[in-house]
Amino acid sequence: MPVTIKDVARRAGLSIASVSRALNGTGVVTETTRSRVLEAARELRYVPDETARSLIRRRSDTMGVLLPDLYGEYFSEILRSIDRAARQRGLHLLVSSSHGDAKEAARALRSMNGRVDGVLIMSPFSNCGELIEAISESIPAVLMNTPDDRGRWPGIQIDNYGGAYAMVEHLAAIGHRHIAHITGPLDNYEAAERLRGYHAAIRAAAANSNILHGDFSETSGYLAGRALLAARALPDAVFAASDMMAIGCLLAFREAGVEVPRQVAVAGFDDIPAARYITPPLTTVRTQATEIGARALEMLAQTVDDPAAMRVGCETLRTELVIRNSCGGEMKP
Amino acid sequence: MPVTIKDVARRAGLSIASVSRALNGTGVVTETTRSRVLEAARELRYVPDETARSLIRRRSDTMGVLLPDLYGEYFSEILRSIDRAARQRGLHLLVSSSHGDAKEAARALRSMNGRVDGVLIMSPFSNCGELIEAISESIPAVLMNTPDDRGRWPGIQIDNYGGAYAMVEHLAAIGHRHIAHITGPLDNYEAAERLRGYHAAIRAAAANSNILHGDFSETSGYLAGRALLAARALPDAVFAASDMMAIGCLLAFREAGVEVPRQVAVAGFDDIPAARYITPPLTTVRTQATEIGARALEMLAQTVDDPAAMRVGCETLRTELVIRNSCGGEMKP
DNA sequence: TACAATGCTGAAAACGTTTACCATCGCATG
DNA sequence: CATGCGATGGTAAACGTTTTCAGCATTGTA
Repeated sequence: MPVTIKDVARRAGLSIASVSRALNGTGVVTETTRSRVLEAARELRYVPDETARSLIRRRSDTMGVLLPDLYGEYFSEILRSIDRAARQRGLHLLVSSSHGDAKEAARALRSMNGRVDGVLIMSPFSNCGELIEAISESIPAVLMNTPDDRGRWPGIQIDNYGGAYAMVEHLAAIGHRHIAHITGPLDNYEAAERLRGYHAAIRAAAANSNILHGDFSETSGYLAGRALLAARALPDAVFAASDMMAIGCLLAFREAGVEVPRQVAVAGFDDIPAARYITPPLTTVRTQATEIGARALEMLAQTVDDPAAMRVGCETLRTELVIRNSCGGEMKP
Repeated sequence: MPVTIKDVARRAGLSIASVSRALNGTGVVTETTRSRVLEAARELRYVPDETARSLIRRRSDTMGVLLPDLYGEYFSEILRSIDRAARQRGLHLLVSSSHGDAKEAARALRSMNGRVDGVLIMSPFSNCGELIEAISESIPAVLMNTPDDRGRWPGIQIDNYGGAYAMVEHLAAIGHRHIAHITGPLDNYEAAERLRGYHAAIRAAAANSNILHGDFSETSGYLAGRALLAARALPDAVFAASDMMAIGCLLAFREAGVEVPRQVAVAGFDDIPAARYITPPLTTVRTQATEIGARALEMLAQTVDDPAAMRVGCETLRTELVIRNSCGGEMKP
């Protein structure tokens, strides 16, 4: 039996309308009325039911966040940046994660209906058309790193293609001719873009390629490293599609007594904190992970405030090469 | 003008009651009714308004999560474990973070009223009595690493005291006599507990102590390391109250050409991923951060399902010493 | 044929708010 | 003294559901 606005009204000897007005500061009430309401509310420890408020106001001041997972520093970084932006605007966050596939994400999306004013969606699966379809017309959405062929929703992406291209270009420029690539999971949009950038840069530099498949995890990077060690000759450089894989690969090399970067260069992607701490510190691609969430929330909040201002189409966030010691800097003979 | 249950009812030529029954599977409806409802709902792309459902069901299938911050691997690990447990139970999460103080947290708590079936609270501030007061009697809560003098709410804690004690004991056992400690922020409950454990173990081992103040951040650890270097003589060992500070300290030593663990041992607390990657790999205290969130949510969900079964009092999660290479193993002379 | 039992359905109340609209009151003005 | 008016507070509708309860139709039984 939680205390409701009626209880407060009874206690204050007023109508619920006056209580509402006094508490919200909307409408005019006399000073005596206000203080009577405030006192009654305090005495009863009244806290308004936000569900009921949301229902009638048709606003929940809450944004939904759909993430594929919460695992690892990458996602937590994104969630954190969303959170920061949300707090600044006084918004709440309803999070839902670990959607193995677009179907599950679509279900999560439905269950947010009415509870949120808008949704931030990150679903880098190639088969996420279904999810896109599920986005109700009536609820604003912003896509993050999520392919949207038909370009129907505003989106924001990391420049995975450009980042990978720049990295391979750099590796070639410092003299590496044989550059292997450890990919992310094949059905992942970001992994696919990085692979595409790798291919293009390899072609442009007329370098030699070699593809190994991974899944963004440290273990898969380690396994790829072992596979490279087992082959006849090591490449000049290994470019992993994620820092975690680069670290796994590094560990495999260290274990085998192969020196990095003297014998082989290793580069990653993401610039997670651990990239700085590993020995040798990892050359990698810094994505504006801290920006993407904040920016996406900003776009969403604006769309919610003024639906007419919604701009579909995709913003792309620049990446930045971070040169550390894992790739060597001197020209190879 | 979102489509409501009324629209579906009109389309199907039935009452809203029947639509509700058919859609939820509650109550009995004929097969023809059900299919007519299903078809109408599909045609109109009807999605129920969860706010209205929550209001009348008095259940939102959502839990609130109050965290002091989302920064760093520690909190993201906790949030992730909460999320995993929540998903398993089909629950949503309403998160709210970055509460500089208990007052702000209390405000966040109020704004969750009605929206959530229960709250998970983590507020390791010494002055969080105010927050505890703000917890409405009517909403179940579980405290994580949050002091509750009067023991009014169920809680779960990491054994910060025991973990610190065990670490210092270990350092003393392998021969370190002069053991410095870099503390966390002084108003933090966990930091205080770790300090308490340190003191007790120092006394028990009749070792020499030395206290430096930090704030859990890498930078503060680095500064503490510099301070130690500036002093006459280095201690035998430095025990930092967080891995991030241990890493910062390690970096300061590396920069100064001081060898770890040969000249000085360094230990941390938390066992974050980066602890494994740093050179030398960090001896640290592993907390069951992946457990605490999941366990807390489990307790909360049970309390929600059966308020009578609520058990106040605090569970404590064991910690585990993780011996790596940063502390040496051989007895000192 | 009348009546009880059974199976579905619909009308309406309820959840806790906000807010449009109306009534009242005190006061100044004619 | 009647009228008008601004200020304030109350009544009731509305938000979109779920659920109780009563009613209706159909069937089986006497």
